[in-house]
Amino acid sequence: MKVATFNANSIRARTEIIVNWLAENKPDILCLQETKVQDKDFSANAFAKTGYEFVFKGEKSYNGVAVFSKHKITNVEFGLDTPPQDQARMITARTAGITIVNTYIPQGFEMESEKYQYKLNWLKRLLDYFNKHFKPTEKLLWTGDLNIAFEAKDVYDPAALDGTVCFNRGLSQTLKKFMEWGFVDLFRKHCDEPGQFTFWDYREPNGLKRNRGWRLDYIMGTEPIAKKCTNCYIDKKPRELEKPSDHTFLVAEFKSL
DNA sequence: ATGGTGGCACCGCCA
Repeated sequence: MKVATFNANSIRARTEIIVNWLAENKPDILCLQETKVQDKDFSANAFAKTGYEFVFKGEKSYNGVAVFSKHKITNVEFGLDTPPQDQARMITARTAGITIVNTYIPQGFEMESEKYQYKLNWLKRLLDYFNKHFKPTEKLLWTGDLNIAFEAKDVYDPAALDGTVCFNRGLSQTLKKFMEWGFVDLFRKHCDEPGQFTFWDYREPNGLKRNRGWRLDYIMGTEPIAKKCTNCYIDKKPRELEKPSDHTFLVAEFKSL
């Protein structure tokens, strides 16, 4: 069993990358964020040929999420339910015997902005959502672009970047509450190294070459899932393609889920 | 270097 997550930064611009990646890597589940299209413009025809089932929810220009699975997808819901909002940022679904919650968390813009307050509130409501609908004893995966670097080793220059919207003490404490609830950061379960990133800002000159990155993408699993996780790794290949992305694929492997 | 990159939409917004 293999699960992957990828911030596509436009599904139309990266349909080919994703189709090829599915064919080469054959994950059971692939979660996407930032598809950036209305549902009528989703590359459904190209993806239908992959043999994967998929569900998606988007809007014009911004956000947009999708879940692909080799297995039947049921119990699909979009967005936060308290109140119903941001359908294009979150998909909850059952597939392959587990529940998956795929999120694209708001980025936050600037610390003093309304948008950052919205991000914090969104995370608070997401934790409420987990509390209301699930138990940490269930097989539950939380994946996606969380727009959070959890600790110093998750950013290229912790001193310089401390206090920014994706890396600051309060935000880390917020993510810690999800871990206290019962989520295990599957990448960190398998790799302790600093400098392991999933995102390199386009605006940073030679960001990938200089490894000026951030670890913003996660696969989080409850204990019953985490104990079956055999590996979790970052696939940097999409950055080396003709049309690279600013994010890359994060992959988790499991035995007998 | 008062910039730089990238995607989408439209002539600016978001990352």
